[in-house]
Amino acid sequence: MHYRPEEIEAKWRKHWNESGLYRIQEDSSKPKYYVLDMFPYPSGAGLHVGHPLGYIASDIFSRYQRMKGFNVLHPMGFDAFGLPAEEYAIQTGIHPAKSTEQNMETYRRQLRDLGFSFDWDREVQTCAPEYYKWTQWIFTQLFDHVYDQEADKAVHVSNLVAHLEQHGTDSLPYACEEELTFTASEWQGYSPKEKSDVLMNYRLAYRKIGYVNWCEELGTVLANDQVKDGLSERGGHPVIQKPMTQWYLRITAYAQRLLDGLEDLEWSDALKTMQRNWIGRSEGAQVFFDIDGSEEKIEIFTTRPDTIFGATYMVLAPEHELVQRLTTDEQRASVEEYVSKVMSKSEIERMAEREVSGVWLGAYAINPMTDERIPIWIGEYVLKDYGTGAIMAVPSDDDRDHNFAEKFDLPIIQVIDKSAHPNATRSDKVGKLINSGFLNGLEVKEAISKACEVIEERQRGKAQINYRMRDANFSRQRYWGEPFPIVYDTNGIPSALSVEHLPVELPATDNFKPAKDESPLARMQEWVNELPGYTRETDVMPAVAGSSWYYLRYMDPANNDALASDAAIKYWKDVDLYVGGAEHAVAHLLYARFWHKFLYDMGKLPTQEPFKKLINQGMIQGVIEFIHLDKRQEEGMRRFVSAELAEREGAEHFVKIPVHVSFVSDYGSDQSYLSEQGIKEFSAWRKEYTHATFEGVDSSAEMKDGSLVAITPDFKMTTSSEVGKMSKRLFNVINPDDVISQYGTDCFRMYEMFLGPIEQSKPWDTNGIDGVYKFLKKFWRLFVDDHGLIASSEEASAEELKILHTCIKKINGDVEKFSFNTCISALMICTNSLRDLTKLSQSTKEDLTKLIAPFAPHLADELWSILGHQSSVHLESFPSHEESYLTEDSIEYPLCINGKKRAMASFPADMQKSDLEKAALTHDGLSKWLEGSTVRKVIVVPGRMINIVVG
RNA sequence: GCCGAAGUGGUGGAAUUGGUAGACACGUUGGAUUCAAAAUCCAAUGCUAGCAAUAGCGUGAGGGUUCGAGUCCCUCCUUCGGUACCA
Repeated sequence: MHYRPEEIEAKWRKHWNESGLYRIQEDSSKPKYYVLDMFPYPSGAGLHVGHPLGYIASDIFSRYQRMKGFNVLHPMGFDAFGLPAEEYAIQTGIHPAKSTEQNMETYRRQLRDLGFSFDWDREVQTCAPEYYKWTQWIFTQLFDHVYDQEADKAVHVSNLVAHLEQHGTDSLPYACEEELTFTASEWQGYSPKEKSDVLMNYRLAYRKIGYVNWCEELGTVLANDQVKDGLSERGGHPVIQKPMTQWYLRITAYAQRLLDGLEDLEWSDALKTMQRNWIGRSEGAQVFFDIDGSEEKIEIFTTRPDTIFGATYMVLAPEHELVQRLTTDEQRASVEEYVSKVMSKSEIERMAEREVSGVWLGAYAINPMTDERIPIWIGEYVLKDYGTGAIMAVPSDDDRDHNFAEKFDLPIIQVIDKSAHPNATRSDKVGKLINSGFLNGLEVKEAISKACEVIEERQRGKAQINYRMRDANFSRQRYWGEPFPIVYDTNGIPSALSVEHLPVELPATDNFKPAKDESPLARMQEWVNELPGYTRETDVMPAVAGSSWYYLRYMDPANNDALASDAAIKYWKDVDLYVGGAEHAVAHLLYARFWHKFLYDMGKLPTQEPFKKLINQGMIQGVIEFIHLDKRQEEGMRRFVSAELAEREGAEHFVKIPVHVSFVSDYGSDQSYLSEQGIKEFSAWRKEYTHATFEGVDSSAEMKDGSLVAITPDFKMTTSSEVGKMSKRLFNVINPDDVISQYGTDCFRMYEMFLGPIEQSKPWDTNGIDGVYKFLKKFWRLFVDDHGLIASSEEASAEELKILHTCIKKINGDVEKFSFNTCISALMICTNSLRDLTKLSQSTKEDLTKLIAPFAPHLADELWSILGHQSSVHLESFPSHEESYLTEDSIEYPLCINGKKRAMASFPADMQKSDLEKAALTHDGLSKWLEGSTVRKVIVVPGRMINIVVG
């Protein structure tokens, strides 16, 4: 009998499926354990080889925990709303619901083929109305709640209204966008619309103006991802930053709790640090600066109020609302030119810009401490959404301010004497204050609190805690997402729909193109005006909405009366182990924590944190191939050139367009290129480039209306290759199906684990998969030969037990550490050693089968049945090792001279330190190293090594 | 730019967390088996010098701490992830 994965794997999957082996119920007799995978976006390219890395790891752990006696919840579903399906619909006219359903079907099949122990009865899809009913419901609750900063929790908006009725804004404890001041009687006099606008300022889900990537040509908002070098990735049209009213979620109200909650989580320090830095708590001062000749004030936040005497100019973000009003006529032309230049850049480009740039508005502010007139500038290094969008610039103690002042010749006043700290850099918070009036002589720390005191005393501001994190833009002017459960009355007053009106289903359409200046839904007038007297919100929610709470839905996926029943939530509580990519480190993981805390505040959940333990799997990377499009030639004939030509003419003139790796010859190498066939495939694929020339170093081709009109012989246009994400958007997806059909699922699973630690990223490569396949065959042959099951010995030998239990010990330890690659090495070593023995006992064979069961589940169940069992090996308990089988009589010691190994010697395991020292000094192999030198010291680490220091 | 991570043979990686660097595999070379091939098995394999015993060098680069550094500290380089509308 040979090892035939294609036969046994299909058989066992069918069997598991029919017997419902992985179906799970709440069971109070067993401890619960919830293993969650980050669910996939069902892309059209199918599951790629990177997805399973985490899924295999979590499946191994789930199976292991089950065998350790836990009731394990291990579900899977789909993050099914998103941009790619919509883009695909725009290009092909195929409805996103249809393509998404097809893609999910493919994913389901592929996931089943991987032999995962998912309970498929619990599958969720974020695009299903039964699911997004509850996404919408959570949104209505966010809309109806405000954040009470004194109670430190979310409370119903009626509390705010009651407060305003009685006290106006006096000592109002609710988190808000803008500090408002009015009395109770003023509030009572407001119109319903005015009241609504005021409440909007406090709601956890609220509307305000935000900046979006606007592409006039395409008439739509683009994702950052779809913008390259200020041009749209599709078509290469200009993109600007445009203000638009958007829904936001007030995650900033939860900033401190999100920070504090990290303490007790079993997440990597790196991940916690990333979240802490993203939240970015800083203590400092809010300060108002007067403007010379104007009633307006500039509000700034600074962490260094001590340096205020050194503030010699101010910088506003170019999109700051005061810019228009403060600009003088002489400066207007250059200011406008600068603003429009900056608005064509993305935030990342602005932050990454090394060259210092800015323009003076012509206006002056007054330094509140020195009463000096200081010029007001705008500069791209100040971002609108960070802090207040304005800074006081202190060139003496801030690097970027310093560079700016040097470039524009602005005054620099030294305000801190750092002579006592010779190694301190410009921004270090050390030294004694100078040139700073009442602060002179104070240390920085004292000066900060003194400055805050005086600022407050003079009513120029106050001490303040600031967070770098911003509220989340929750609007998308798109089709394929959750509609908002919001309607507007004839006065434009928004209200949330109650749960009996949910879900608000996404209306059917066959036109997914953006409506000029509006969301695609705005075109569907019948739907918009469905409720008499009201119009519907036409934005949709972002993909992050559905993924912020899906882990709760798995607990009770079919519930139509609540997001999940109280009983299910009480039993499963939270996720014990969450496995997913590091690319979600801040966005998804912060939003989900935020929603979880909000639902906790509402009394819906018993825990404050959703994910107790988290492992980041590394990414299996792909090779991305780019071709170079000339930016200078935007109209008519597009011009593509080879990598060398782009380099020669200057890379800044070219946009790198990712191409499908299957079009590229010698893909992944330094010499990858598009051949004649390649450019034909390319232009058939990207219709917007059917009019184009393709230039290689000494060959060229021309395409008109998609057909080749001219080409030189041996055409070759080189592409540039990069290692990066495997993603449909980059057209470099490698699918696991082929690997599985060749080697089988068990082999694929083990190979992905064998590649290295799961948290490490590496490019996909099948070198070495043969080794794993050979191992499985060898393992199989420990049990079965040409005549069937090999006869077993009566009793296990001592050597057999030692080999087996060494492996059991290693695997138990390594699985707990999620070190699966070394588990597989241990199984290989164990198999190689056992092969040298003539006969194995039945109990050894059974233990081996259980050991490999989490890794190669099909193989294990086949061997288990060959060993004579009726039920599944996956219902057995995992073996634990017996220490007494492992004892050694002697230990091999390395003998070192000055830390270098010079000889080996075997000594009894129980030999004392002093005896080891003596034995080492008289060891034959060391005599030539000890001759003629004095022994200074001997270091003996029992069980480890012996080191002799000579001099 | 900022935040986080990773750099070890020809390749993927291992190293009890400061104690024998290169486990386990892939690849390569040689051999066995075979009419032949596949499959399987055995042996060698970090680099340099040497017939060999052996010696020197060696964990991205440079410096430091230590009896001893892949592991700890400092500076730098490269690659990857995130950077708020990919998911």
